[in-house]
Amino acid sequence: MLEFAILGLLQESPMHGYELRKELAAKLGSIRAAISFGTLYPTLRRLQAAGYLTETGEAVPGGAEVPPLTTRRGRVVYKITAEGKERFADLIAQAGPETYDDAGFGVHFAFFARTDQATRLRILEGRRRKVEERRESLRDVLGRAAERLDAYTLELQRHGLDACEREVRWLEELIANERSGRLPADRQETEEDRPPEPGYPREERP
Amino acid sequence: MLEFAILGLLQESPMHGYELRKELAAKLGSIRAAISFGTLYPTLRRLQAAGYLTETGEAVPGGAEVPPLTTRRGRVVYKITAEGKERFADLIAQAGPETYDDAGFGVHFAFFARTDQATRLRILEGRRRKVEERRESLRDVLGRAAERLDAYTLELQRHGLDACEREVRWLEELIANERSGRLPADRQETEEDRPPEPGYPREERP
DNA sequence: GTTGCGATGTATCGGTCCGATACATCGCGG
DNA sequence: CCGCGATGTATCGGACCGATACATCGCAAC
Repeated sequence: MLEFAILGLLQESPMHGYELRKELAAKLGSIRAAISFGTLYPTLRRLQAAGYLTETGEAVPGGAEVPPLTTRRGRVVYKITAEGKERFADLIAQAGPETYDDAGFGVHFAFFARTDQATRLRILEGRRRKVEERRESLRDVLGRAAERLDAYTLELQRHGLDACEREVRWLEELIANERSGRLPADRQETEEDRPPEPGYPREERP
Repeated sequence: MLEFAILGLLQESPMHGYELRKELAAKLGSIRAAISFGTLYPTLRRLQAAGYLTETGEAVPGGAEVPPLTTRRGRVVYKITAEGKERFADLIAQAGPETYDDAGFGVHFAFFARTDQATRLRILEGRRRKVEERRESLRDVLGRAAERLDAYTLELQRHGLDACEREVRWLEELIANERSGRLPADRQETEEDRPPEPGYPREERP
């Protein structure tokens, strides 16, 4: 999941580790805590080893690049490669029901602006299904097993059930918007001409 | 966190692995998916090695115990020890702010019936503080950095903010109840020394 | 009966992610 | 020039998950 988030962010612009962490925290702040360094750096290495990222010298505002590599200063700037973009697209395409747990769905949703409408719908509906299942299971417990559980546990379940119902309603609104071609809320997607990524239409399982 | 949940459940009655998993799923279903076997069995071993659990023979409804150990049949029944109960109490006592993330708080809450009122208040207030912080940080992002983020990301943050506000209200209600000595909802219950109703009716097979 | 099969149950393995910790460098005030 | 907090990269052990393997039980079909 983290791999997906990093690849997604680096498509906006190259960044070094710390920056990546901050941007990620801003973008995903509503669904998870800031990513740990113990996760970040190993993941960056793994992605680089896989050819999805490359190290680059740091671009100074003046213009030219400073010498490549770590040597000059601690910071290492990562840039996404063509394979990386492809990998990102693949990860979306492969997204199946198991991806739609709280964290997985949230991360995908956060990058909806880089996803085509059909995929957005697929993910929203998959998530809705998952939340509905959870909701039913909670109703079940609250109905059938209520007297086996203590008051606090019941209260927790009720709160969870409430959150499920609310999320389903939210999702239905989003789905309706999506079908009618509207964006969430008011904002118009000026968002500087989203470059017509060559790799977009890639809705296929091999 | 899982260690805490297992120790908490085994105070109700001894259980074997599968059963533990099912009870845990029923009790914590509102906050997390069913626990994985890859987590459960190693954790049980760890707790046993630490002296918090012991293996026992399986108690058949007839009365006597079947021979101890794994030999007769696959199932291994675990029973909590005195050290285990002590450990459970320690884990509650040590609960600090870092424990109050979504999962940690939920698990603690689920075992409030085994906790004294002062601790319940401490945990509820700690959680409220944590959620308030998250809420402020989301408001911050939505206010200051709004134009840097795309419509979908903003929508996600709004939904997260909404959930925070709702949870804070929920927590305040619980805190008020706690202070006035009421239980959540209606149910009455006396804690300490096990509910008079004998543990859980162990689901049956002669 | 015995054979076959789905449900029950225990167990391991590789991988992801986290929390704590260490350490090097930069920017800046005294 | 020194010291010190911000910034930044990095490692390590541990918790937890998902997939998988395998053994046994209960039961029904033959």
